[in-house]
Amino acid sequence: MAAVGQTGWEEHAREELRRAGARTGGARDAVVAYLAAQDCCLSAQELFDGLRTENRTVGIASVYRVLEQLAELRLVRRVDLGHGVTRFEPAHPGGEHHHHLVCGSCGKVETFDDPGLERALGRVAGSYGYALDDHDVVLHGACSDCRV
Amino acid sequence: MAAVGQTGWEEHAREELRRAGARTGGARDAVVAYLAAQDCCLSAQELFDGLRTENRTVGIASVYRVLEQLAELRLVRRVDLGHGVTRFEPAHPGGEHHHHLVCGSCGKVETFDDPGLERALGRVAGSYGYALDDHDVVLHGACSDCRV
DNA sequence: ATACGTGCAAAGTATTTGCAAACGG
DNA sequence: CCGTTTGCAAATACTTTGCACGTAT
Repeated sequence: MAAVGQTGWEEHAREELRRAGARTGGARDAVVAYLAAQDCCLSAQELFDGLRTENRTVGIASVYRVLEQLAELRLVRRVDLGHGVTRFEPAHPGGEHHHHLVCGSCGKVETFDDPGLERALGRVAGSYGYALDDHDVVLHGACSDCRV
Repeated sequence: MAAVGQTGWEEHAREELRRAGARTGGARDAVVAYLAAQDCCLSAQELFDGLRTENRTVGIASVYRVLEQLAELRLVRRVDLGHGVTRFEPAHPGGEHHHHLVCGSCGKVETFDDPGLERALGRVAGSYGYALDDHDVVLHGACSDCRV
């Protein structure tokens, strides 16, 4: 759960970018490196601030541009936890992914994954004839600390 | 599935508004009436346009204010299908609710509900010690018509 | 050399807020 | 009457775009 953000996402991402014909540039490098160190989603603004804290100043526009490009290559997933801010997280090659639990009191975000849930989703998609592409599940509630 | 948006939501909503001490005003009436006729989520802008089409012109600010108030009273649910636009739909008293399937090609939105899915969500929330409050599930994929 | 990448500032959306006038009880 | 509701316009928040310049290949 710590600063390491799973095996080789960074290398994988750089490889895919190369294959897509992208050049290496400072802003993209910085964004990819910063994302690689995350294990949960963050907003463009958070990424921007985080880079700035590390003295890697990158224009906010470039942050958005890089995120957009990564999303297109399916190297990041967009996550929407409400409140009108799009968040982004590294997408791992194998398709493993997690979902989010958001505490309405303290704002804490936790992640989970649950095979039973995935099966239920697959079943629903199938019964409606959908070829499932992606799915978002966000649970809102009060976490154990906030339940009084 | 047609224009009737389930039993008595409109009356229920008006009743709850009264209980909350709200007065009756043209804008709120219009928004409540319009929402009552929906069975799936719509954006504030769509609501605004829809009212305008019926010659019930209401300021966009009032639309947002009423939706905010209704959301606070849990008479509407906020639904986020991505693309940075919040959508709203009537929330039925019993707690019955549905989720959304969005086709990425044609943009069609369908609704579904699945007891197995709800069970899985409840189980997850429980195992993390969360008192579940609300949850959003959005499946993105290609609908049967768009799968070629 | 040439096309891609980047930063800045300006433009766009979606949503919220301040305020004075209209209105309900 | 008095406090709520409303519409307008201005403000805000997030995201995208235009453009001139830098840089990798």
